[in-house]
Amino acid sequence: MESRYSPDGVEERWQRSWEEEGLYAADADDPREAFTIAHPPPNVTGDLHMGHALQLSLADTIVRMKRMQGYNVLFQPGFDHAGIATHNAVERHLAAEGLTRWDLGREAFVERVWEWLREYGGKIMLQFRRIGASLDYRRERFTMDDAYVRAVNHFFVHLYRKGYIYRASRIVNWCPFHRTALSDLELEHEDVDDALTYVRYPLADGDGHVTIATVRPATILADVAVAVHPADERYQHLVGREVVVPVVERRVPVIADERVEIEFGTGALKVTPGHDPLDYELGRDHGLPELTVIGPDGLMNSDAGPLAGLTQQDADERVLQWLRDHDQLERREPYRHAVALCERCKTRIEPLISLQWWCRMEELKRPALQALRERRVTYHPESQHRFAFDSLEHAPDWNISRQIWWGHQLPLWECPDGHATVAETEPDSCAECGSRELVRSQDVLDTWFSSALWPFATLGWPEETADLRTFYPGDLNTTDRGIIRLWENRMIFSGLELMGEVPFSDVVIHATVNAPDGRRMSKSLGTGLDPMEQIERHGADATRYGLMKMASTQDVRFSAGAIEEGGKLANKLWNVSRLILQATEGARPAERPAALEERWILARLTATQRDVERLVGGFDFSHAVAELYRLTFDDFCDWYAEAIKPRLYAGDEDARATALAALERLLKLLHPVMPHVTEEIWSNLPDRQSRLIVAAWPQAEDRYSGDATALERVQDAAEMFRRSGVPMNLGDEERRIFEAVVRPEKMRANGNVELERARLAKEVERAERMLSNKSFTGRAPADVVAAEREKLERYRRQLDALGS
RNA sequence: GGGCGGUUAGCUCAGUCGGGAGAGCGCCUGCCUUACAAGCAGGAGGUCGCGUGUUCGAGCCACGCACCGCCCACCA
Repeated sequence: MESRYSPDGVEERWQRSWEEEGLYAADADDPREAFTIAHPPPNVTGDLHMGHALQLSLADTIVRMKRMQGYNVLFQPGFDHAGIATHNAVERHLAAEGLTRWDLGREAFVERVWEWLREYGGKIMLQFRRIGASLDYRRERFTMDDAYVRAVNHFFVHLYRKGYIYRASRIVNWCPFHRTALSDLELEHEDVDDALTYVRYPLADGDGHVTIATVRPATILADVAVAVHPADERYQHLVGREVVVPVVERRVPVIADERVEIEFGTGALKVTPGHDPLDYELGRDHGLPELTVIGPDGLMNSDAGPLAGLTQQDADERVLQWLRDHDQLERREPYRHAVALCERCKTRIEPLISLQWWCRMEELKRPALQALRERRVTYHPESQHRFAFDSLEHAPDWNISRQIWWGHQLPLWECPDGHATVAETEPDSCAECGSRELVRSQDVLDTWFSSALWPFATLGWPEETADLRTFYPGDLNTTDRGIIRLWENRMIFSGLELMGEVPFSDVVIHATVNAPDGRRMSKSLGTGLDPMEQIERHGADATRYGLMKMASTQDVRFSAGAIEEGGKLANKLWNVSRLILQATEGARPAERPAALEERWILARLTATQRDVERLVGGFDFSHAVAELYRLTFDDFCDWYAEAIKPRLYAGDEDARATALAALERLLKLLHPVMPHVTEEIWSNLPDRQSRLIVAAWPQAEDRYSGDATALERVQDAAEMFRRSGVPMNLGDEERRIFEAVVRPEKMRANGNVELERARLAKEVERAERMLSNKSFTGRAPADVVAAEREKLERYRRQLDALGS
């Protein structure tokens, strides 16, 4: 065995071996209690990023612990077709060739996507394996598998028949590049420098004017009213009268509505229902017409008269010129504000009125909210539970149709009269008029519509399968904050609607790992760090450890040091194993604690095991791995291993057997976090019954905790000795450990006795002062006062031990 | 504008119940000690973001402020 642990080769070897030996397998017929973890399926063309790496580390740690604890674990792998994300990637690829998707046509485009997937898809699952994630890879699913497509169609038909899916014309977020509607959740916002233009609208009766402010002069052509706040005294006299819209010279009413901000601009708002969400609502509530002057391509349309075909920028210029010519341009001022962009292509979103398919949320969210309220599903941490609840409560109806080409096509056919027939397979005739001329809807579904089914569609739903009976409902889902509204809440209401039960009881929202400088990790910002690089440099074990260690709060900075610490832990473990293995030739593991240090380490192993179980159970991975680090370095190596060395070399059979047994327990506790190095060491131990990955989790018996204090006395004595060179009085057994661990160190007294005496004297003085303070002894809780007395006694004892 | 998280050693972060300011890394000193120099032993280094309050006592509780990050939001 080398004196320095290198994960190279070791990790890949065990990963192959575990998978080939079928040790990741979940079995529907296994009688043991099931534990199911629904892991987010990555985008099929995606690469492993730091968020995935953290997510896998956390989930796999739980999975491995549960597996050792005897559960029938299902850790489900798979891919998401990632509708618009994949579509966008291919469309960009085409653009590089000077082509658009319309040049290819739908069929050829979709074939192109499949080619793309064959070339670039699926690679991320190799990276999942490389980090040691023990998913049951035989069960890989894809949201475009035939069976999955059937599940999606079944879901759609189900909702349609219940009346939850309907078609309506509304203002939507329109991406002019992709030429599709998007949901609010598919946008991002960016501050841009714009101009706010103040425009005079003359009153129709010639009696003056009203000035409005706008950032989009071109939309003036579609104005149908001017709105003011009913309480705005400046304009009350105008309400009910008419103004003339510039350029088109149309007479429109002045209306009053409380949604107008008095403070903004002039307090008067031009109302353009065709091109602005707020105006759309105002128009609808006031019965105003909806005019449209911008088309799906983002250009001015034929209703824009002489401006037809212009870009909005050019149209803005033409309108501004008209205003100047007519002396209706009051002023322009610089204005910085947020605009909505398509999160995929960064094109500015155009609010447009469009006929789309919607899913009613009212009935679906009610039981889901109830489940959250009753904690049948609990988000961790608590603050995320509140966020999830609030955002579901306020979720508007869901626009589920998209006009892109990659995705699940709606299971819906239309006849020439426009009747829609919804069916799981192609119908012969229109359900309403019997027409046989049916054309399938060209729309595809929002990609999250299929994601919502993941926890049960992967198990064979809507068939009644053994997998579903065994593994649904599941237990856990780990993910990041960004997709609570997109995915988590939708899985919950879909599971309740279709399966009658929530898909999992707990959702862990893990930390976001930012770049070392605190900015978001992002490829486009150049701040991204590749987790695979960390794995190559430090190993998967160290990377897993490091990610869990650093992820303690909502947002954390990437810390290379945390991963290096993991590497040190692996190396320390490797070396203490060498010590024990070299010194225990021929021995077999057995817990025969004959001496104080042995009872003590067994007590520490038990105590730490309980801590780790509690912390992992509460999803506090950062503190769990910190505990394991302390146990390994401080307790196991610095004290226990040092203390038993003389007895090991002297051939003490109890010490040897117990050392092997204690090492086994240590390896078991560390395996969920650092599976590879622990399995490698395990394979060198005598008498092993199975691979460590499926070895039984220790039964923690608290038999020796009483000995912990004796060892603590030794540790106190050691500290004093180090500070002052003067040992405390100890019993025989304690003295033996003291000699073994502390004596060999080349300590120098250095006259530190005086410094130590001064330190202790100060402590004694502080404690005496507190205890003589009546308001302390009188008002502080009795146990606090008692603890202070004990401290005082202890300091006095130590002072006595120093002599005078 | 709203919500959440954060601000503690040079860096990354712990700090449970209000009662001794901590770890890892980095730095300095001494050691290649038959498991480990990715090691061991020792050391320096802090106005706990700022202010007010509660308390015998505040890193911790309350209120206010500042700054950083993330998410949400229809001020055109």
